[in-house]
Amino acid sequence: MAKKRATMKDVAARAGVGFKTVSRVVNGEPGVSDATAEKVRKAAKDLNYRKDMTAGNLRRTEGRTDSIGLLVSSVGNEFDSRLHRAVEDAALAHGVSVFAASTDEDAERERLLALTLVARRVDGLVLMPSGDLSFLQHELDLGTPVIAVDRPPTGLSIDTMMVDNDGGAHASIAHLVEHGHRRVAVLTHLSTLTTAAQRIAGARRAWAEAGLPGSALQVVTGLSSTEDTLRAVSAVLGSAEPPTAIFAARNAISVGVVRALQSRGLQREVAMMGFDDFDQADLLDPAVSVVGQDPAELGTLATERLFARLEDPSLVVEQVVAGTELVLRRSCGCGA
Amino acid sequence: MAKKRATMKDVAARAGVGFKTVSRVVNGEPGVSDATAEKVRKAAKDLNYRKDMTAGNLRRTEGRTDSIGLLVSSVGNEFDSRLHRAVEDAALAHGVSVFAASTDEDAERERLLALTLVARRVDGLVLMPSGDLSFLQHELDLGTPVIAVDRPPTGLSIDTMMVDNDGGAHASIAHLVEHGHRRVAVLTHLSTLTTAAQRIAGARRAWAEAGLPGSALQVVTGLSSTEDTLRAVSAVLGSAEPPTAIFAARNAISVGVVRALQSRGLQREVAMMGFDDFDQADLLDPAVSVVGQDPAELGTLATERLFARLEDPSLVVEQVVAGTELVLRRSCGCGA
DNA sequence: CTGAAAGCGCTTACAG
DNA sequence: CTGAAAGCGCTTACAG
Repeated sequence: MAKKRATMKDVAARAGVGFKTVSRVVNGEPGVSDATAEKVRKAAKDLNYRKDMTAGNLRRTEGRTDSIGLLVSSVGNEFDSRLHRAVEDAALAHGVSVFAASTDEDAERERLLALTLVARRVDGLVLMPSGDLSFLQHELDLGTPVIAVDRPPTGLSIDTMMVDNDGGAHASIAHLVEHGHRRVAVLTHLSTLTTAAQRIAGARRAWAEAGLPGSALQVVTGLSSTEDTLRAVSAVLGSAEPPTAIFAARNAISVGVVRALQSRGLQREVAMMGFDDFDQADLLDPAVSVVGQDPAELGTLATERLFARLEDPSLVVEQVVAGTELVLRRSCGCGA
Repeated sequence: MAKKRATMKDVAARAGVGFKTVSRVVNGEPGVSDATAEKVRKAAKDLNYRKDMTAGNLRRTEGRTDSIGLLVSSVGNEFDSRLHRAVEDAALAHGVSVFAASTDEDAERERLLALTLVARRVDGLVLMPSGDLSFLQHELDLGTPVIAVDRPPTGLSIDTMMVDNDGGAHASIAHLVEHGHRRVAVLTHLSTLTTAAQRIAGARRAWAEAGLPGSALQVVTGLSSTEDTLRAVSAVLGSAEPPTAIFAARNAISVGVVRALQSRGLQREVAMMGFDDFDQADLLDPAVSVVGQDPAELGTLATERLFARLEDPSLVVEQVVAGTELVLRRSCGCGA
């Protein structure tokens, strides 16, 4: 049962060659006669030899492990898991495997996970920052690329791939204003997260540009659960001057708003738009209009940047802002 | 820039101790005086020392890497990503990291990915089987646990955690029959996948038990894209004796059916039920009834089984069949 | 074309 | 309480 795994030495002994020759055959290096190579391959097969990548990396000059780490809010999230898939594809194209883990937006957990990944000597890190990242400065100096996705990093000057949060929110609010809405509620998550702050800023900018009074744009922040969202919808709808449209700054909030509106039978009375598309948004009644962003694009860009930086560490730090797209369906009252 | 990473030797030199002492302090082993330990910790901090887990594993007797591999259809799928999150949580509780990858239901890709994981010496594997797994027999013999989730394995006798596909489909069809449906269409994915086969079997069993003629239960298999589903719905609805209810054997098919029905304005005329719940199913109009299963439960069970087997390799192979739950909403015509 | 030696950064097994 | 030696399974750098 608990036999030992065959090593190159075992294969060499069985094939009657030196074990360096086995190394050559296993790695497809030149300089081995066909006959010898064949003997080695047979021996390897007989013994079910499986090369130990981790042992090889140790001595190798650049010390690559051909693995990278990915840290997102939660690998179970719709947005994050799509981004994950894109990262996997980009990594696989380089023969690299990915360790994925969830920070739950918790800075301390993020730190622990990142440090574990470093202890595993991943070749690089792609992360959706939750807390201060200065503890990674040393790894950066040592040449381990760290790339931020979806949110700007704090405490570290690194490549960042994010979406135009300000622009997307701006376009969305401008669209609502254009269609006659003069009282709008903006429902967001924790405003300490940059995505929320930028979306609020974009919304306010569009509002101001339209020359509308700031007081008519109600901004509610800090919504983290569905219950929070339901309560917030109750509150804004129950206010003296209720909004005629709601802008949900995030996926989960959009879904909460739909639920709240449906339970009041107001889904056709109150307009809504959300930031980030979500599953079945187009099948709802009315279909929900959103600011579309592409998590896969962010994942691909980030991972490719990671490999580019591995090739050339002197690359200048860049920030890529991917565009958003207004996906107009029915919920904003203007038809698709 | 490309300085070298500090090793235990470097730390030892700076602290003026032997490097075995550094090893003791770093690993929290006893037998080091407080004063010495403090010196070592300071030196480690000064040098930004990060232990190399991969090097340690090499010499370690049991040779654990504290990593496991997870292979699912796609880490970007709703079902798979939820399962992934549960696996991560269970693994993290053991201080273990997870390599996740997507097979795309492709046997050859699955084989390559699994072998890479073995080359990385993961402590175990959790996978949603797509092809024959006999190539892993040797690893199994060597004591690397392999656990199947969601689908029974082929070519390997291993622990399997799956859902009661037959029972769930049976309950669903029985429910439709009970509510008066006498012509039903069953729309499924590739019937070579056991989940499809089992769901078809359960549906047929319920149908037969109700004493209904087999010809009134139309079974369409092999649907793999949304287009396939739309076409299939067209076909069954256009047949001489169209069904009054549709049973969608899988997530993606349910969504396709909803789309097809909505585009015809038939969502209230034709009843439907799906296997596996999906996001926003309860917010659709009408809300979609489903056979609910819990991917997180499967992930948790599988991962815990993996660790149990690591502790005790002599455990007898078991198959766990998790129950399903009928989530009755509006689409089956019977109200919630 | 082939192989013996040294070394990667640790842990194990011993010796003081 | 502390450290020197050997070894994990490979790759590197040489020598034949």
